[in-house]
Amino acid sequence: MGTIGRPRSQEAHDAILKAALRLVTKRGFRAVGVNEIAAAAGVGKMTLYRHWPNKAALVMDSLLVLIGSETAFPEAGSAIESLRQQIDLQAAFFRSPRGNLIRSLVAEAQSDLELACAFRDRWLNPRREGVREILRAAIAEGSLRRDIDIDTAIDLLYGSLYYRLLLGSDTLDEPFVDHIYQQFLAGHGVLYASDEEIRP
Amino acid sequence: MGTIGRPRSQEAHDAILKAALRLVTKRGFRAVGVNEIAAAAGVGKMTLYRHWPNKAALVMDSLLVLIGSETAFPEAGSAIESLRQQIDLQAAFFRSPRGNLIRSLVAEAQSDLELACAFRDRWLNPRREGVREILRAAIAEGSLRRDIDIDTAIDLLYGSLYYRLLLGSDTLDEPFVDHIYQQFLAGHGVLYASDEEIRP
Amino acid sequence: MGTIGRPRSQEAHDAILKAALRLVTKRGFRAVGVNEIAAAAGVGKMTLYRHWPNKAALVMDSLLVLIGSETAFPEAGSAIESLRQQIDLQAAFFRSPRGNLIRSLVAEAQSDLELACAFRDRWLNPRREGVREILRAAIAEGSLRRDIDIDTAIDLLYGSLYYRLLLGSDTLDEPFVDHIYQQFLAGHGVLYASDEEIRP
Amino acid sequence: MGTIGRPRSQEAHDAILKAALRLVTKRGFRAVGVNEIAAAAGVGKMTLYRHWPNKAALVMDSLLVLIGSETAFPEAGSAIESLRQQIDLQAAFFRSPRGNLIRSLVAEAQSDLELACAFRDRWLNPRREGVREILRAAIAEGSLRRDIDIDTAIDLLYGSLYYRLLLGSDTLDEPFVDHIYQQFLAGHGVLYASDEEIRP
DNA sequence: CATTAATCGAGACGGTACGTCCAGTCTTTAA
DNA sequence: TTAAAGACTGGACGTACCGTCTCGATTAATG
Repeated sequence: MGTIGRPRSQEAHDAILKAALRLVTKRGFRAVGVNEIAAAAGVGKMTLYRHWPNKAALVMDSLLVLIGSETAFPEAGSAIESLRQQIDLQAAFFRSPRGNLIRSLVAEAQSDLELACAFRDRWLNPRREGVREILRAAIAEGSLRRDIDIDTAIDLLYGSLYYRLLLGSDTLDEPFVDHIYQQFLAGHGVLYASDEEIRP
Repeated sequence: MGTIGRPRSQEAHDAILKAALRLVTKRGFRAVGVNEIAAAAGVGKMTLYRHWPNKAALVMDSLLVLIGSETAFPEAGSAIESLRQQIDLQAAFFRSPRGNLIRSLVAEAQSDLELACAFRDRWLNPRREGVREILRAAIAEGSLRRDIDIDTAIDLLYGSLYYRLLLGSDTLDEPFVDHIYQQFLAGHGVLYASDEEIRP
Repeated sequence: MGTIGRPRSQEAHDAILKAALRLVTKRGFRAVGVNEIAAAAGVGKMTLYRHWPNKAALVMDSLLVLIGSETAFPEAGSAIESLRQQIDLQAAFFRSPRGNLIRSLVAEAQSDLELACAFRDRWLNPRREGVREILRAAIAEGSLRRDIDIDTAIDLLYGSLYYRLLLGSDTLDEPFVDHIYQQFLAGHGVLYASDEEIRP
Repeated sequence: MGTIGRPRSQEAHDAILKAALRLVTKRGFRAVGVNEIAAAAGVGKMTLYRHWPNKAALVMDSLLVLIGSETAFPEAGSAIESLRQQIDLQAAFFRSPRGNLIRSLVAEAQSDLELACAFRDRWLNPRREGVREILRAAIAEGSLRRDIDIDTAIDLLYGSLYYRLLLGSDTLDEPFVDHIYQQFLAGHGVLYASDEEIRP
């Protein structure tokens, strides 16, 4: 056992991740070849395949390592406000070039079971867990009803974001996010009764 | 001008559609080759490409022609009940083998602009229009609030269905659908005020 | 049954053979890649592999088809003269750029059993058979002794040619051929007794 | 300058040579990788490349160092008898597993100029020199004609051996060697006149 | 005895060729 | 003219190997 032999090159690892991220973000998963990624990283193809078993795993990693923190959870005054900011952040992320990366990975995951599991375990679930805590806090602070099913609530919130990312007509804009948020509040908030007459 | 020469075979057309539907439904878009579809249909590849411009268009057509009517809109006593039945129907459709077809097409659409347009125009929008009418009727009959934004409402309802189809852990089950429906009602229904448990 | 489907393209076939012959002749078997051959022939790589199972088989064929006739057997006045001309012809062939091709194939055959068989069956043996007939005629006409073993005689004649081709110092020249011939005659000819210098 | 630092390991050197000889002899040059040789020798690949510049040089060395003496020249009563024994010895060597080694090296030398030179200078020429001396002695003792060209004679003798090694159908047997010898004697011996009537 | 510097085993690295695969197009003969 | 059969171009994929490079550990001769 132990660490015998030449260690893996962290520079090569990072260069590959960066090249993959840049190329796939710009042109899409299918349009970018492994040779191209290796060449852009200044790396032999075998090095790439020594670090990742296939293109999908590499791009998945490039998402996690390089931009995993871009969707970090903001700290706001109240939990319900944190929720709103988090949705905004997610929408902005989807609107950004990174959205292409997510689209590519979700698409590829449909025919790659391993990638599907990785995407769920390493991308979706951590973020869902973050949202789960926010929702629990929002309930605790009295902003949301106590009887809501948190996972289903998350599906309602984020499902529509993914839906528009994947199938929408390029309209993941601010007003849409606002609608989602307002209607979510209307459905789950404790103060919705006062909103009944917003459009008299 | 006239129709000289051997006429196109309607049987071939149908056989191709059926073979494509069957194979892609069972094994997925990427795992099925065009040769295989043509062979299964007892047809030459050129015949296939004379009827459709590419594999995606063929599979898209197989979805529309052969099972487009499986998600027809049911007639229930009330509009709000029709909505519920429609969601159920859609969920059952996604759970069925046909769900694989939808997943494949959504995935492929991420790297095929033409397919993306076709999927929206010919699959999504007709169904959204049907739901739109149901929602309008539900508003008219007093089941839903009058101030809701219908398109956003649809995104909330169906977005989470697609989200679970594409990324969920095989849990598009009845209770989930029920949750969606109940929470949608809570958010958009006119009767939510009667829920006496909102303040403990 | 019969000849259904698009027939193999003879033009592609020939273009590949010509490109392979030209490139391998000039630069050697190992130094030329399959991609390069295909590109030089203006052909997809799959076409190449549809016509031949691997690079070795292709180059073997290029030898046989394109230059198989370059070592045709000349007609001379006498059989013994034909033999001399045939050796000259073979040596000239080895000296020419074609010699590289032979060297490449013999080399490759050492680690490719299939190629080795093909080279023997399709290149060596036909030529040996031609020489065999010449030798028989030479015996019949009284130019060679009747007790010689023809196959061994061929090995003596041609073995040294191949030896110099493969391992010699670029000296497959005319005087060498002459030496081979003279010594062969000395060993196998009926007129050797007239050499009065054998005893000083 | 001094010899500071850890000295090279003679054991590693020998182990590599032995492993290379064994593996290449059994399976052929191309079929054996450098990694495999290093692993079989219980040695790092870098050690191997510190002792030899490339695989070919290593295998060449393994031939010379380990079995260079197997083709040593026997001492017989007469020079002509020594010649006969030497040919026998060479044929037996070619028939043995060592023949594969020679075949591999000759093959590789066709695309490796450096190896070709090394093989000629370090393997062929020393042995040719030995035979040259034997031939000179045979001439001196009156067993061979004095007008023969020694180098061409060697080509005739050994060329056919190499030819059968590389291209023959596994028939480097005793009778063949005998044929070579007899016909060589017939061509170059002083006593051939008495053989004219061997087949009346 | 401690220092020093080259070697050791192990294995990752860049580069390059191979042979497989598939989509969409083209070219035959038969109907 | 269309159909079935299947060959065609083009390009991506993942594997294999060579010869080089980089580790931490080892090992003699030097100081």
